[in-house]
Amino acid sequence: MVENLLKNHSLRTTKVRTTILDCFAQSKTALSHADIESRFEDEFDRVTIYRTLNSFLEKGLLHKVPDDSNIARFALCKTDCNEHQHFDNHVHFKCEKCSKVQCFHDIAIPNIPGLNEYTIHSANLLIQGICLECQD
Amino acid sequence: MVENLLKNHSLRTTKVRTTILDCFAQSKTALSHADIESRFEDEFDRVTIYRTLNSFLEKGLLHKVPDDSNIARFALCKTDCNEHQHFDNHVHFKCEKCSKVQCFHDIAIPNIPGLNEYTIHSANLLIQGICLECQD
DNA sequence: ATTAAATTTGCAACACTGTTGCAATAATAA
DNA sequence: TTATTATTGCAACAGTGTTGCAAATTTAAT
Repeated sequence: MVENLLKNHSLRTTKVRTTILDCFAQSKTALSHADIESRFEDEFDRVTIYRTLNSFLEKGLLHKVPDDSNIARFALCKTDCNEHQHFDNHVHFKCEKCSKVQCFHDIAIPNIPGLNEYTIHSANLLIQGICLECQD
Repeated sequence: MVENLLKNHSLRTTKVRTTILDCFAQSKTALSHADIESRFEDEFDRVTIYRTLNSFLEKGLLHKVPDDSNIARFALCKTDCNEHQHFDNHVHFKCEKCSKVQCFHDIAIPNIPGLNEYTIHSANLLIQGICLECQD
């Protein structure tokens, strides 16, 4: 339940936050600021939406989905991310037809040899192609 | 040699193009529009730089590096990419201290099980952490 | 329930990133 | 050398994201 999620991450419950968080909870794909704004533009200010997304990101409720477009897309964190650390090292799939991005939380990223000297904090695999709905 | 690269990808040789392509050939890390502009702002118009980067991308000289920031970064294609297809499915590493992004052309991405029904066109692995220069 | 403190919201304004149209210029082909 | 074609620079615009500040809400404390 959305309100508990907010409290557990030390965020006050407000209308914007419950609404937007609910939006993510119901969405199967990652959402951009523009996606949210288009649904609630007469309800919430765009700056407020930006700030809401940023605080969700900071507190570990959402993670940014890496992409080769230049717009930020967000998706719910599944594991227990918090304000100190994120654990979102899973596979993301972007459909080149419908442009939707989805998380595959259960597909882990295999270990990559050859980076022994580096300190690794996170790994994100972005796969692009055609999703199930868009297949011929 | 830079001029041949341009000709092989059916691009006319101009001063902007040879200069910027040379810039990429010498750089060990991915470069953004802002990186290029700051070096050549009194020499080339910013729109021209944008258009140059886009035509390099389209013709297969550069590829976009996926990232969770919202700015586009580019790096030289190593394999024979062309205007029809890109083959840049390699590992990218972004340092969280210096923010530099580098390509690991020789580290291939392992096959990912569980996406059998999907048509896959490309795969990009973004690893974040601390690079060699920035280690304590 | 009321009040006080602290956080959040909306508005205005701004900065940065990227694109388009068009006339002038430069590169290739004839 | 000239004609054709592509490229450049300028101006103007659209989209994305941030900051400062006063007003409104939320929470905690009486």
